[in-house]
Amino acid sequence: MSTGRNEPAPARRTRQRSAVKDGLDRCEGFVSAQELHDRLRRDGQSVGLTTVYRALQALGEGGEVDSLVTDDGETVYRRCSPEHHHHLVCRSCGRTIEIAGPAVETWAHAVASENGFTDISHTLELFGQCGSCTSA
Amino acid sequence: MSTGRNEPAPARRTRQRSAVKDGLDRCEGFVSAQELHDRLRRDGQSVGLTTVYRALQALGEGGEVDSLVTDDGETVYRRCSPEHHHHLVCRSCGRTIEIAGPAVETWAHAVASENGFTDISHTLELFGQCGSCTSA
DNA sequence: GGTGGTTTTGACAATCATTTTCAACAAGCC
DNA sequence: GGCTTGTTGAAAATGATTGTCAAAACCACC
Ligand SMILES: [Zn+2]
Ligand SMILES: [Zn+2]
Ligand SMILES: [Zn+2]
Ligand SMILES: [Zn+2]
Repeated sequence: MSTGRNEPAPARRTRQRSAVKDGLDRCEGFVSAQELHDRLRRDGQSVGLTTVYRALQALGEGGEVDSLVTDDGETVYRRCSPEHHHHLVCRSCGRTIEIAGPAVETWAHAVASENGFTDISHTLELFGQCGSCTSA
Repeated sequence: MSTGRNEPAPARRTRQRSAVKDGLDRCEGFVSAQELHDRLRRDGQSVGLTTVYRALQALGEGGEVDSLVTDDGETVYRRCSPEHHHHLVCRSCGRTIEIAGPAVETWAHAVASENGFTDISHTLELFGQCGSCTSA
């Protein structure tokens, strides 16, 4: 309590946080906190599960990773570009493609305000079977 | 095992299943299994929580109700029209409006097949603040 | 290259929605 | 009325996520 102000929070650079970030970069599609934790373990990197959860959540809030909740209620994460976008995910192998849908964005806002809604946000994900998985 | 065939499963009519269905009809927006369970309790209808879960899940699979997973991993249900559609949900009061988006549907399929994906499905929900909640 | 005030970590316990279990029960049918 | 089989529900199990809190790591600043 040196200054009177509420300083936002420093955010330190630690081995664990880098490990999580790097580990996430090495993943193809979306991974859950637990999967990433296992992966780091196998790579020799030792990071506590609790820490992986915290790091992913922080990254998510900072907009550095995207997260989505799967049908069975698992939260999965992925390194993403900072601009607003959506995903096309393969149900079999998890391969993920980022997609932008300007048309959808304007449509969403139009529909919402037609109905008197403001402060709009939306979730949109596409699922399917990718080429490799179909031919295999 | 009287016939050699695999008969699909009769599906019986019970007090509990009707109570769940009716209770759901009386709800405005989306409700979770637990909320509905509480509501039934308060109305004097006694239905086990397990049964509420099972009934809702069955109704969902039968296409009689729509379900979606909220950001915090709760599955919520609502009586819905049978055709494919999406929702515009008020973050404050839960009021829900069904919306159809033919344009989005075609867009989704186009984008998916451009990327070699087949067997497409999608999730799309809009969230916002409804008129009453904004003025209140 | 020490010191002190913070932040961060992580093993473990706690939560909490959902599922499983399984013995008692009730629908539909003879 | 009895039988067969799907159904119920209280209690226990599951499993992802979060809370706890003492020990370890960071980061200026001497
Ligand atoms: Zn694939
Ligand atoms: Zn969008
Ligand atoms: Zn509202
Ligand atoms: Zn649609």
